[in-house]
Amino acid sequence: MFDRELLSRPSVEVAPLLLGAIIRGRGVSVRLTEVEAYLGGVDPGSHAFRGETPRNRVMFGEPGHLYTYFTYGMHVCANVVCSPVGIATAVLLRAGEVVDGVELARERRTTSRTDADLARGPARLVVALGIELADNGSDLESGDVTLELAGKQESFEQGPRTGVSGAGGTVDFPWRFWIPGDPTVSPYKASLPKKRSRSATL
DNA sequence: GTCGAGATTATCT
DNA sequence: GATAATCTCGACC
Repeated sequence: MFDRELLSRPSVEVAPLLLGAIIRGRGVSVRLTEVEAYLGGVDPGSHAFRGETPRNRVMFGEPGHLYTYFTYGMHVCANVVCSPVGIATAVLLRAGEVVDGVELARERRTTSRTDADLARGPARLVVALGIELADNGSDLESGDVTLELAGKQESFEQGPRTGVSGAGGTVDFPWRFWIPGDPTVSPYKASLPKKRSRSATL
């Protein structure tokens, strides 16, 4: 099932709906267990916050497309573009469970020692699926990478985002969603703000 | 299990 | 030139 109307809603509404959805890409299928919403314009942590640039152009485009970008010089992350044309919101795919093509995923992610690690993390998930920077702008309905929405809403939890460095304060938009109890969800969700004050008895 | 630091390059100011 | 929606490895508990 693919519903572009559904995806044209703001990413904060779409994000939880993507939990449990299946992403199929180049021989490997992943069931999403963790996602994160970004709203250009009002979200300092979003690439689109300061307006349209060649890189984030796709986010301003049609919903239901794939937005990939390079980060930290060696990693690629993938997002599902949401909201109508002209409004830049997207959902970052943070983690998932490989449900098909496990062997191929293992070959791609040789550093993973357990299957739960194959797609635990944005860049890892991308590698497992065989997604590349060249897939930027690809349609998730007819492209090499496709999205299969879950039939029903999974139960989920939501909390603060992690890893977003910019935006003094990262604004506390609790736009991170995950399926509770799933082993493929990033473990660092419990991480505290910055330094864990060992005398954290406060 | 957790914490800390380094690697490495496209993109933007 | 500075920044970054991260990952991996090493040390410690």
